[in-house]
Amino acid sequence: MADLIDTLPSGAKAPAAPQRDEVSASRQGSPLPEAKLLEFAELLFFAYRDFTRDPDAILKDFGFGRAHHRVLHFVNRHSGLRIADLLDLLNITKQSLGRVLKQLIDQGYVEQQAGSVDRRERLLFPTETGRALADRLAAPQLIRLAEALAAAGPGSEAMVRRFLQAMINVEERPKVSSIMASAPAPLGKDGKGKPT
Amino acid sequence: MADLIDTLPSGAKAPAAPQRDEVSASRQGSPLPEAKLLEFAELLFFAYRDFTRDPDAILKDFGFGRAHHRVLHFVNRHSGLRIADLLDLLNITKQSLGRVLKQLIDQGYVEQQAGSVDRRERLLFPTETGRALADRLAAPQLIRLAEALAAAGPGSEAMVRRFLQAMINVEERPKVSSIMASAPAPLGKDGKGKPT
DNA sequence: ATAATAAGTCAATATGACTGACATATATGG
DNA sequence: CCATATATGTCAGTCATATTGACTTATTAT
Repeated sequence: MADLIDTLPSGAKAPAAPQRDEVSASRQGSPLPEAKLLEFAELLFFAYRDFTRDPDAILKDFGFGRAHHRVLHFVNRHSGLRIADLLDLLNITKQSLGRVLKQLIDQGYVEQQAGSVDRRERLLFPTETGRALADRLAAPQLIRLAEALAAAGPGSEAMVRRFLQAMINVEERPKVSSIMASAPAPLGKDGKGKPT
Repeated sequence: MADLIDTLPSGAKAPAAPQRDEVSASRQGSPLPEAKLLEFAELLFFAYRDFTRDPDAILKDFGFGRAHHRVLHFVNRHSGLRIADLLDLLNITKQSLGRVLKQLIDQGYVEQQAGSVDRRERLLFPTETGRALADRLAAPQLIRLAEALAAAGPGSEAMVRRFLQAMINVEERPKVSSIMASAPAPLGKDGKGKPT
């Protein structure tokens, strides 16, 4: 209960005593007052809100929602992953995934294929159509990201990357690293490597 | 339809020709290939997923959802704003807002007060309880942000800020700036200044 | 054979969002 | 004073996404 409040109470407080692992946070110049951090929280809210806005609009034309986008994205970019991998990545339940995945399969955006070693597994691949839709959904987001990184200035790339990585839960980072490593070589259906 | 695909087609393409306003994106060192940008998209997804995880868990104990958090946050941090301001900021409909706002008011987290100049307006203020809950919800997020900025390294603050600002739709930026300017002076119920 | 695992499915429920219509209070302009 | 515009509140119906829990089927492993 009060633990969180105690950690960072409202009125006047230590601006955010690190207590996770990157205690390196303490060797920082200025103590980053709460007000400044709140601004970042708001900026992140607005940034993410607009980050999803363009693809959401496209999806509506297809009768899809954001959930379809997420599934299609991961199937496209990390093709060959299993249902279980997807569940783990998206942090949703089998039922939630089942519905959107079924729609994507029925409408020809995603294909299943029994695993060759373990035939219980259903490996997921995008169809040509699915790849095209995934690219189309990603396009405005990539433009936005490229512009934002440019606006942030030279060197922002590495810095923003570290920032975003550190925003991820510690225990999730290995999972994220592993899925990122399984990204396809620039082109094509290769890059299988189901994320272990 | 095809405009987005043409802008950033799938196979092999210009990595994201800027076309909004910060055309300054073009004077950048490396052209930021699509694969790298896709990594940022994934990182942002995971970062935001975990950014909302802690408060979501707390909210559940109160029978609230993320929508309540957003409303409570803005009411707390920019107290005295009007319903219309909130609708505009959150980009939701009056009905969606109405439900969560009603709950917050009925349960004593938010208070309404008729505007002194225009009594049709209902200015929103947090109660003491509301302030406490807002702080508690923000606490884990502020810790996370402080750690992430520390992990990103010195100077990351300004850079990440520029990045996030540039991620916001151009036409939304004035609105965001204005609401940020209306943040309360470090403490208390002052900082009214309803965001024009 | 038996147990464990991967996936698919069913039923019931909750939240947050939507559209569209309409009611009320207040303000503003003639 | 009256008509109209504005800010808010509310009703009814719908949809998308998510949940929990239980159960089935296919396949693998012991």
